Amino acid sequence: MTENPAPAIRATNVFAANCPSRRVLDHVTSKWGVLVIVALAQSPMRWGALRRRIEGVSEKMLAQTLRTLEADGFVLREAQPTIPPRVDYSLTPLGRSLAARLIPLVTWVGNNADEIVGAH
Amino acid sequence: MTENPAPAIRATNVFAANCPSRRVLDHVTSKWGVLVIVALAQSPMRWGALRRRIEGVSEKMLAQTLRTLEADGFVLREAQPTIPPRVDYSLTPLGRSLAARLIPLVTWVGNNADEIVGAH
DNA sequence: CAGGATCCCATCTGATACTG
DNA sequence: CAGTATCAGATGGGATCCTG
Repeated sequence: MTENPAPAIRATNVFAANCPSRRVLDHVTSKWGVLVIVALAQSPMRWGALRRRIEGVSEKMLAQTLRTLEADGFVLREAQPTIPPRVDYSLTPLGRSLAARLIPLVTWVGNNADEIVGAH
Repeated sequence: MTENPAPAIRATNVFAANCPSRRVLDHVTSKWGVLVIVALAQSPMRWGALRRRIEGVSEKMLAQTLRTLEADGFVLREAQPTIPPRVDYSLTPLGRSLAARLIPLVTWVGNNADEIVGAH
């Protein structure tokens, strides 16, 4: 922290405590973040549709999650200035790239959850 | 829930609120769970090694995370009854299967974290 | 319809201290 | 060495009410 002469981006290490990738990983693997990304990967959606698709999410957490993912550049928010308001959410190219790594994981969990829970 | 004649494992849906896959997904994507799985995928490790490898994890959370992952059947815990005690952790076949889906995600985050954080 | 603001509880998290 | 126990603060998450 005292001396830092251009660290040359050493392929960020998630195991390092101070590494920014930790924060990104937390966003990406957050409880609702995963489901939002996967849902939007299947199809762009409006706020209400997302809320219905992701059962159990509160308005607060959906809003918060979407804001975080938008700030990270994963989600694109498009608000139409109409009455009533209409807001469409979709994945950015970065978000689609992420989704490609997330979907196999979610799929795997979906296929193996039964035996895992049953093992308890 | 009223009629359920052998539900034939309908590929559990993570979007359903009551689905057990939700719980598994939360374990798998938990803050420290991801790092533990990935760390053990690289090599089995003892408690102390894990603690040093995963910077920033407290003893409490490491213990708790390991217990959860062991209960889920992802991690194998082998305690040798020696003095001083020695405990080795490794992935089960199920854990390795999971790791195969987790590592691409973590790798991706590691490679893209810089531009994502930079975007803020 | 799509949120923002607020309150409140559960869980996470980090020190510290202690044990076999 | 490999944990467990406990406490206190921070954060996550949900319910409710309110607004453009």
